[in-house]
Amino acid sequence: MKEPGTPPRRGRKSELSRGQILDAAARMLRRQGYGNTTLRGIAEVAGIQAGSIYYHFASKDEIMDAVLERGVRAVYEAVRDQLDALPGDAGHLRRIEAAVGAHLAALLNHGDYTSASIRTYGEVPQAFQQKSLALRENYTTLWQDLLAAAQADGAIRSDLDPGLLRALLLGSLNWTVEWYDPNQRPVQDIADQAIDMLFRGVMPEGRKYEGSQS
Amino acid sequence: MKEPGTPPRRGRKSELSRGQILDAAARMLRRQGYGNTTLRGIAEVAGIQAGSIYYHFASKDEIMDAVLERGVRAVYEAVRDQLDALPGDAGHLRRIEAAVGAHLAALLNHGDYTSASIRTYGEVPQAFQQKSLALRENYTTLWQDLLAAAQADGAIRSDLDPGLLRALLLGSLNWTVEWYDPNQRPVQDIADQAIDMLFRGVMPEGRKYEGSQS
DNA sequence: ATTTCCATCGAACGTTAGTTAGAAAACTAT
DNA sequence: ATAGTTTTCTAACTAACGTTCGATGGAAAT
Repeated sequence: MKEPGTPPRRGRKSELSRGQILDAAARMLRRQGYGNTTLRGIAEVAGIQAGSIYYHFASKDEIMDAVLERGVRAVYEAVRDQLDALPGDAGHLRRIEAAVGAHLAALLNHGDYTSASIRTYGEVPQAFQQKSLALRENYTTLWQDLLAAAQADGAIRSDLDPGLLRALLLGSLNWTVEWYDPNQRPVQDIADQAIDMLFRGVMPEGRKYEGSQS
Repeated sequence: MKEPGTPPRRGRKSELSRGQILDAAARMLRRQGYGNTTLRGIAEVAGIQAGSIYYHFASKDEIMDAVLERGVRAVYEAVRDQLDALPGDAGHLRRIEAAVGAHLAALLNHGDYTSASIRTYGEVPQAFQQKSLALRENYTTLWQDLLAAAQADGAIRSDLDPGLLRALLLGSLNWTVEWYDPNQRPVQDIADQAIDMLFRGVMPEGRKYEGSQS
């Protein structure tokens, strides 16, 4: 017997099984939510017995936690790396464009982890929402800084609330996990139109929106 | 004993309890998801015993189903009524504006039912996703027609995919249930800025977005 | 005051959940 | 081959789940 939590030091097979368990858990968590994801279900998908899971993880919550954290991390690091890879003289709009593209690509391509993380975060016990809370806040800050800097430089209208802008924009992107079908449309199409709408608005050139008369 | 499913014909108290059970279920469903919502939990919030629920409902799924349907219906009817109340000569942008406002208001004010419906729909057993499927499709069609008509009349740029536009816009609005805090900002503020961004884009007047150079 | 119906309670049933632990198997190294 | 280690299985436990049903209290009707 070995202490779960601490990964095995020499074994190979262990890493593999651990990965399969996580994959199965992410898949199940994405589709059925936290409460309907059972260890026996995970085990079946992973091709092992339920009891065997406890060789790799100490509890169900430890698995859920690992899936959630991996999901958030994937998105965060994808966006951060994409931004870091831009040339130093890249403009604000170019940077926002890159961030939107990276966020969306991570979400829709990186599979079950990100979707599970996004869809399930609000319904897991508060106790371990907090385990990935710091990472989530970092990510929020990244976007907040990105938008605030653009606004300070005049690339974004000064009458918009950047916090609200961020919430609406990320909501629009996050919601794609609910309807995106990889066979219907490439991810890049979605990113392109989202950016286009965000920057130019939906009205034709020359038309002017006068606001509500209600 | 009485047949559940068919509502009682004369009783008064029954209606009240039924409502309290639904309220408790909606509240619990919103916060904890489908699998973690238990009948004993619902009963406790409603102030009765778990077994008593079966006087009003035939099964847990019947409750969940009622909550979900009520949530979708509230949004659908709010938007439809708001549109019907507009003067016949109202322009396309005015109509879209009204729909956005009504959708958001129903979502954020109408409480636990709409939130539960939105957050939980993807994770309930497929068997009774289909019970509210028709209503959902009607609602999607309503928006699709609204946007397509605006585009046909030149109020929306012709190079945008209306289906994608709808998905991104509604995603942005739906996601508000994840972060909205009634103590922080009135709903109308959110609706106003969302519409403003949607129509005019985020760039200052006069600036022009040239697209990606990547 | 008695009857009748409505609404709830309280205790139980069978099932399934997460979890545990010792035996068994599979793999490594000698 | 053999011994030791790593990994999985099997079988069970307890708690909690949805659900059932006869008993019970309260309101309304006679």
